This record gives sequence, structure tokens and C-alpha cells, in this order.
Amino acid sequence: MALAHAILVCLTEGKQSGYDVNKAFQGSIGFFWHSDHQRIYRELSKILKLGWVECELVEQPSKPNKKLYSLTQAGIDQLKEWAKKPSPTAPLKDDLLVRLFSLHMLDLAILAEQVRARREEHVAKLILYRKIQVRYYSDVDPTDARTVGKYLSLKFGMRDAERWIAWCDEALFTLDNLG
Amino acid sequence: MALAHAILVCLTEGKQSGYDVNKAFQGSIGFFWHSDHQRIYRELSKILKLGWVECELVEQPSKPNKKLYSLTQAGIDQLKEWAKKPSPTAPLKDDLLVRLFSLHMLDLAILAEQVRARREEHVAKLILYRKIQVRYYSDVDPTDARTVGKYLSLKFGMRDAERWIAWCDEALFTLDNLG
DNA sequence: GGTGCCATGTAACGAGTTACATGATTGG
DNA sequence: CCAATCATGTAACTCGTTACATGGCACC
Repeated sequence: MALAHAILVCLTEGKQSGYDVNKAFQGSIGFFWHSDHQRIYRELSKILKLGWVECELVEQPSKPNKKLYSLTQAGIDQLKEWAKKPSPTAPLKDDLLVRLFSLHMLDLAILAEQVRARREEHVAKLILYRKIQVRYYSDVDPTDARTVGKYLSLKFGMRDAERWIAWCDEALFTLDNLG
Repeated sequence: MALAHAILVCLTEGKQSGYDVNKAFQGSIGFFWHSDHQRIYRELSKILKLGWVECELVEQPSKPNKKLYSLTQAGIDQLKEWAKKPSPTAPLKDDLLVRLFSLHMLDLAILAEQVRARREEHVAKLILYRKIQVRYYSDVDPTDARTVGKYLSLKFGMRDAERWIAWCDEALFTLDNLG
């Protein structure tokens, strides 16, 4: 039940609608845990029943009504309990790496193209992360847990992109020497 | 239908039983695409029906009988078609990174312990990868596609472990300064 | 008049996990 | 005698994805 906990983490930022949570899952926390609005709405009603969140209906003139969710004490306890459990390492799962295992049967030019595309993706990500770094984390107070935690995760994202870019360069060089 | 294709990739190595495929999914290819024997057996019967593989029953005295699967031409075509399609980047998904977003509400000591555990895991992986490197890839012929492809994926694994270790060190330093 | 944002969900399907189930042989 | 290896699968369940569904407001 990991998505539920990711939502709880989201709600530590304050009251939010399903729509808001979904937006957070597209940026920020979504860089490390993704979902879609369908599942988020489903999960919100589930954890509402469990009592981990409470819900307040907000009527908005000239906009659709929304439901603002906020953490309950049970939700906070649940979050803390979850955080105590060891976090399992997510196994790598990547098409591109698998394809390399049957490289001898595949079209090298197409594969090289895919590696280039992957490289570009991560270059774009790195640029985005660096923008976020400059925008929000150029002057971090090292004693502010709230900021420091998020900054650490951003740095992870940056390292992730960098290692992809470096590996793609290596792979392209190798593929070039093959054909 | 990604698992099916990962199995096809496996079978480019030659005839294998479900048991063999499962073992490959625990080492080598399994470092980049994991599964379990249940799903592998299910998927094998599925792609047998589709005609991507064919099956030969081998009776073994003093061992359980086994079914040896091998690629058919349709399977090879399928593999090649699949490899032409762009490979989607697997989104990051990690508990530990998510927890950092609610760092201000969590127990720092426990989290630091989890980071240390994560570090050890990746140190162990890196050692394993290096052993494999020395054992199988100390003298790679850069024109041998079969070897070069697998070696590239191994190098990806090594970079992955290295970036984790480096990040964990950074995180531990940061967490230390907090508490 | 079209695109995009706000805001909510359901239904069907496919993928993946956990638990259950069997049974012989080999090595310590 | 116990554990590991070889070898196969089924059943129930949860998680995740895709497609479907609605509808007003604001901006260009």
C-alpha cells in the first residue's frame, strides 16, 4: 500500500484536493513516485474510509466544487509507522538494458537512436532539475529538515540523470565501434 | 507485454526450460528486469500459444522432466519488431526518496539507518558486478556484439550502484548535520 | 471557436505479488 | 535427517494502466 503513503506524504504540506495531489505527482514528489489522477482519487476514498484523512467540501462559485483532504492523527501515525519499516530497493527495470542482451540479433542503428533519445530525455531532466535547484534551493538552511529532505531527493534525481547521460555516451561510443 | 519479450531475449541464448529462464532472471538479465517463476511459467504457456516459442519435452531419469523452449521464426520476428519500438523510460519509484519529502515529521535516526542499509546493499552489488566484470569481461572483443551488449548493461549496473553509494554518503552527511 | 485549466470520478483490463501445492535427488 | 536443487504449476488478490465520461470558465 505504497501509493497511500505517498499521498499521506503529500498531505504533510497541508490541505489539498485530489487535483492538487495529482499535480504534486506530476512534479516534485512525482519525480520519485508517479501515479495518475484515477488512482489517486481511488486511493483517497480508500484512506478516507480508513480514517487516515478527513475531507471537507469546498463550494466554489465559478469553479467546480472540490474536496479538501487533510491528515488526521491516525494518518500521521500511519505515516510514522510506515517510515519506520525498511524501505525495499526498487529493482531496476528497463527495456533498453534488456535489449542489449540480444544486441547481436538487433538493428544497431535503431538501438543507437534509442540510446540517443534516452540521452536527450535525461539532458532535459537535468536542465529542469537545475532550474529547480537555482529557483528553490540556492540558499538552503542545513538545519531546516523540510527543505533539506526535498533537496536531497532532487540531488538524487540529478545524479540519476547524470549517470544516464554518461552511460549513454559510453554506449554510443561502443555501438559506433561495432558497426 | 514486456515480460514476454524479456523471455524471448533470454531464449536468444538457446533452448531453455522455464527453470533455466527463471535462473537467468535472478542473475544477468534479472539485474535489469525481474520476475518470478510463477509469472515466467504463465508467460511461457502464453507465448507458446502465440507461436513465438516451441516446446520440446525432455524426459530425465533421476530428475523431474522438463520442457525445453526455443525461439521460433515468429518469435524472432516479434523480438525484432519489439526492439524497433522506442523504449519508454522507467520512472523512478523509491520509498526512501518519498520519505525525504516528509523528513520534518520523521525520526532522523531511523531514516539514517535506512540510508546506511541502502548504501550497504549497493556496495554489495558493486562488488558482485566487479567480480562478474573480472570473470567474464576482462578481455572484451569490441566487435563482438553479443558480449559488448551484455557488458554495457553490466556497466550500467555499476554506474547505478556507484551513484547510489555517492548519494547515500551525501545524505548521511546532511542528516548528520540536521540532528 | 478551440485549447487548456479546474475538478471529479467509473469500468475493464493487464501486470505483478503472495500463498499454496507437489515431489524426487543430492550433498553435508 | 535437513537443506538445497531441480522442476512444474494454480488461485487469489492487489496494483497499475487505459479508456471512458462530464462540464463550466478563461484566454487568445
